[in-house]
Amino acid sequence: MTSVYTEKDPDTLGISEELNHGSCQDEELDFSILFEYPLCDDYQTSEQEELDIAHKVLNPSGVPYTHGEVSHYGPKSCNSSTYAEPPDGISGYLGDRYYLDPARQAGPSAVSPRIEITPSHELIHSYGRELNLGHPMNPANTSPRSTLPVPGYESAYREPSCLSPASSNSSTSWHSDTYSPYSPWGSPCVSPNNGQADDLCPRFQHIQTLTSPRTSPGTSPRTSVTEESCLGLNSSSPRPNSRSTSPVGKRTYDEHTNQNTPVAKHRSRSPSPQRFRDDSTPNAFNLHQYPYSSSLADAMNSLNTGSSCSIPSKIVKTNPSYPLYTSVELQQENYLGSGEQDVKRKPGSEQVFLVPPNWTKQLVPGIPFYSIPVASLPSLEWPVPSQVDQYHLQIEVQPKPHHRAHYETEGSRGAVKAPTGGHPVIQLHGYRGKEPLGLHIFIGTADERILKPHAFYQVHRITGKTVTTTSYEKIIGSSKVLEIPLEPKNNMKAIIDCAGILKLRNADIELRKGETDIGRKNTRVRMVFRVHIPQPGGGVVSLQVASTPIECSQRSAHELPMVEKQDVECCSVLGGQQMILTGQNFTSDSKVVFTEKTHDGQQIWESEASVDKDKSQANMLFVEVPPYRDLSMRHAVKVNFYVINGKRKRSQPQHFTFMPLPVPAIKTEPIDEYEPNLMTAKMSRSLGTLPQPYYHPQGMMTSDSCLIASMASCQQLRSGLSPPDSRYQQQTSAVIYPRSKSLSTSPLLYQQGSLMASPVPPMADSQRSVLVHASCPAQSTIIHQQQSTSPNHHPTSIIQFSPTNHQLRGGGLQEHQRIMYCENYQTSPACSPAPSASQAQRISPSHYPTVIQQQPYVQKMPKNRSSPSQLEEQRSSDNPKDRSGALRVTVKEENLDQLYLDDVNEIIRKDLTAVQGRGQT
DNA sequence: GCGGAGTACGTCCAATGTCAG
DNA sequence: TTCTGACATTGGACGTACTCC
Repeated sequence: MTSVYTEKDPDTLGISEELNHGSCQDEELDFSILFEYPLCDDYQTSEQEELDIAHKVLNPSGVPYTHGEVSHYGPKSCNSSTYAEPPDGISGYLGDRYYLDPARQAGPSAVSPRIEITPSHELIHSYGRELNLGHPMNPANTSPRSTLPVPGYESAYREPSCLSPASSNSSTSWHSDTYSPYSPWGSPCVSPNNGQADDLCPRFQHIQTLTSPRTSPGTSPRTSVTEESCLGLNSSSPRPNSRSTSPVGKRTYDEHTNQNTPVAKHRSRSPSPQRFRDDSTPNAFNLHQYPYSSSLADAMNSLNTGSSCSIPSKIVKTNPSYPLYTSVELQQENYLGSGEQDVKRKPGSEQVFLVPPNWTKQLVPGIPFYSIPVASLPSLEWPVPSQVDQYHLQIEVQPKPHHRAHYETEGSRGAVKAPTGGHPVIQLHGYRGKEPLGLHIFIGTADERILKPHAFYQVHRITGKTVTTTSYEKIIGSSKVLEIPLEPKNNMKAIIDCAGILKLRNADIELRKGETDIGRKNTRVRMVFRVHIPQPGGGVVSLQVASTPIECSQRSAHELPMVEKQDVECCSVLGGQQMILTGQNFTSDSKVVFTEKTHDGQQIWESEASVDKDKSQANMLFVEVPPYRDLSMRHAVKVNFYVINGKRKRSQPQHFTFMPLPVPAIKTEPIDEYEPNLMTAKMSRSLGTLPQPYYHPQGMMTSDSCLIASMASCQQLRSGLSPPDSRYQQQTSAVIYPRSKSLSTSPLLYQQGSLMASPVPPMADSQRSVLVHASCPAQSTIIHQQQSTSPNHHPTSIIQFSPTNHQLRGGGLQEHQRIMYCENYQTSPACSPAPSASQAQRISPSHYPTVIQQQPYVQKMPKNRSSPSQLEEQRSSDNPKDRSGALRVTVKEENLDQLYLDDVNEIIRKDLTAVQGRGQT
């Protein structure tokens, strides 16, 4: 396996950075080439020692991590969810290298549609001069990519298999509608069943008849070799030269119709390969059903062997100034051992590294910048703050609110742009290091729930001359992530001109098992940026910032009104306050309607605001907030409003909070045993700080934690220091990865720094968050732990949260790990009057929609705050057997998204199973 | 429950600009 | 230097599926 980058430089050799796990049908190929990873144990330099150690800590296996999922192929990693035994066909693990056993019976073919370009010896050595495109081992086969059957690695790729290969229109992806869930790229291109056309993915059945594939499908001819270039997938187009096509082999309408003759009247939409999370997806190809197909391989090779399917000269054309390093040279340069680097090996297994010229001075051995191993990265669903200590990740230039995403069947629609015509700009402040870092970009949701990777959109890498930013694709979890360097020489600023957005077909995604989101009208996304900063002490600080929402549909850019900003987010119940809405597509007929809905979705109030049409413009509305329906209400009420231009032309609902009139005296009322949890959590949610359903799978929620959280939220509200768009910022506990030499065996503490997002120092100081690594990141959860130094400090905070709890499902948690929660303390703009903490305690749970509690059946929450020791006692006495019979879920006010219900149920089921299992043993 | 109208989705078409040969 | 072909990008439109009334 080689891990190869695709260098954006159009003159560089095409490099797809993604993992290619075995990719050659040519049995003569030296498979060991493809799966080797060089060691880089001695790459530290004196000035980098600390940071290198940090990386080693995070990568204790010693296998140099690479982009994509390469780390999954290393020795047993700490991440059990991603760890994979060497795939069948990879006969052993030697040191840090897997190698393939050529003698082993090849399994299903084309588990990887990504067939890596392995330049020949001659090619490599003539780099920059003359290029010999012949295959090093089989001169007759000039295809640089072939397909290596590597069965049985599903465990490694179930999760990361889900990205749309198609999304890499530019250079790196393939595409299939029906593809193996075991293939990270979907495997459309090689039939698992003897290569018969009817065994091919419908979208690719045509490829067998093709003889003259295009040379550079859907990609810049200068950037890289794409799979289709050798397999001719794009030749299917009836207009083969008319326009760019997806590298995945676009279906044409005719093709589609023909291949669905029985239902020709309708377009049958085959499933997208993206983001499969479950191999049981009905659309998934089960490669296990199919023997290795030599015939198809032959067919593929026959395609490849055509002159047109040689390595396109464009692709191998290189920049003459591009340096070429042999292994010896790299060793001398201290670059050897780069697991991240584009490692090319000649048949003689001599390593050759292709190092972009602009990296040579910045290159940290093994990686072009500080790129944390995927296995060590926090889940994309985890909330991460934008600011920690002196570090602050900031969007200097926001993306345009509209960007028409492209489908797999389309060509790219370019990179997301800024309103001014440029591109979004991200900057990391406070970084004093000398080494470049990797900035991750992915497409996240833009709804009211917690930020997470969007199910229906993926980031799409843009390449070409116009792109100035080097980018690399990576897979984290099941989402595609672009990684671009943040370089000190650029003041840690990056222009995001390489990120487009790919739309996945709704039907395909909705068919996924476990997918509860619907795609229809779910067209808003956010660009999410993350950076992981290694610390001298061995930890890593992770920062994240999300852009303002981006509407990705076609029509909405011209028709739907869109609110981008509101200068006021709350006022008193009396209303009357002027609110300025900034956005697009406002008309003279635009109206602003405030609504309130019950937790079950019933609208109980609607009031049209007064719009000052004289002042209003196409991008600005001056609105007078109407009074709330109940002037006597005594707690903050969250309502929505939207701008409507006409029938069905309304904006996304925006939030607004009506605050109660000041109350002279606050009476403390008794609360029931668990109400504090409800109360505080709900209060927080009501204040916009806890947008997610609130549940606690481990049954250890305490009133204190919730109270503290709510108080923090209140103080945040009061502070009024948050930016207007703060609700789109994930301001959460910091995550720091401390040094540990035993990541794989012992818990790794992620200790939070100061809660920088919180503008309230005392609370921020007292709020400490600890992310505990059990044995692997996938099993990690985040703890918010109270470490108050105050004499009246609260006991250990135990609030648990997980958007989908994937991280919590990794098995039974240890007792000391059970108490985990990390909520994104979303800041809110200034509001007045804000409820005090005492007011907050009076908030009635009945006003807030969703709370799920899982708690010990017999162990009720104490009325009085427990000391940490008491809590510990409770925990220690809470033996598994007891818990097995005690686990209970209380669903309050059912308004849960089914996703969360499913998650909770799943957690409980697994918990019970685990507990029962322990009980039996 | 049914049907028509409107809307959303997914795909295709065409124009334009850039770049390499 | 100019021409040509290939491709990326972009806006628009069409056919079908879906939703709403």
